[in-house]
Amino acid sequence: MAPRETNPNFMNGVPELIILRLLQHEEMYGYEIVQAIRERTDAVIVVGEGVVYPVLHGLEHDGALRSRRKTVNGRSRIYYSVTATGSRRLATLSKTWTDLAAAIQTMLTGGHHAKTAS
Amino acid sequence: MAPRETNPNFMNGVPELIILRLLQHEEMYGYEIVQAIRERTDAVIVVGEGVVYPVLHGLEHDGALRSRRKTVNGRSRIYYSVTATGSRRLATLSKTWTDLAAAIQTMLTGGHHAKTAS
DNA sequence: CGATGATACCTTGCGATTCGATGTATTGCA
DNA sequence: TGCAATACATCGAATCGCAAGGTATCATCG
Repeated sequence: MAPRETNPNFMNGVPELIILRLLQHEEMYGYEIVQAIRERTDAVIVVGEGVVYPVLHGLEHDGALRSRRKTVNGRSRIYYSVTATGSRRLATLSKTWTDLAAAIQTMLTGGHHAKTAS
Repeated sequence: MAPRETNPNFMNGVPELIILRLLQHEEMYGYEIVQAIRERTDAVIVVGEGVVYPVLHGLEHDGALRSRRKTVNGRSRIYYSVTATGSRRLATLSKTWTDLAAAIQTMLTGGHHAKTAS
């Protein structure tokens, strides 16, 4: 996951942000995450498995996540949880998202011109 | 610009959204847009010319923008303005953005839903 | 028993978008 | 003359998200 130098490739990395956030709350496994995102956003956001798994692997590779196998009902699952590194990453991404969303919101609703009305 | 079937390719198209919004307010030309975005967002968002011009051309091609040449101070500029089609497009994109941003915001700050236990 | 569907993992190819660099031309200024 | 700013444009590379497909296990139903 190469860092951008100017913008954070805009809004890319939103899946990453959401996944980190979910995992910070509680340990989850890939398949579960896919459904959790759909349900909790009322299907406004739907990320497929082809998005979730690569992100999970990438984050683990970067040390942001930790995984452990667990078999439940004869079903093998891989549970992921956030590391300290991951927490920091989440904080950074959250802030970036907030700033960006605020900037866009300003452009959409905000005053039109009027730069620094003094 | 192909429509997505599930999500709007997430946050892609934000430049398009911003540009349409700027142009709805007033006629502008490419070079001006680049700077306007940087200035009005306090450099939180910076889109290069390599982003702006292609978007401008694409939107005009789709009939969302209209252009007219104008020479000012011996400088040739191409001013763009929003058509009715463009206005509709802006409305759609705005709504999509708002919904998406709200959903993400909910995930970030929102309550930790207890899921269906057992 | 066999079929189907849900669970659970994973990878790949494609398309779309953005980014940085580069190119051209004109104007203003020192 | 040389340099910076203005103003247009395009290209190659990188990235990301997505749909589709692949494997395997388990539960259920006929």
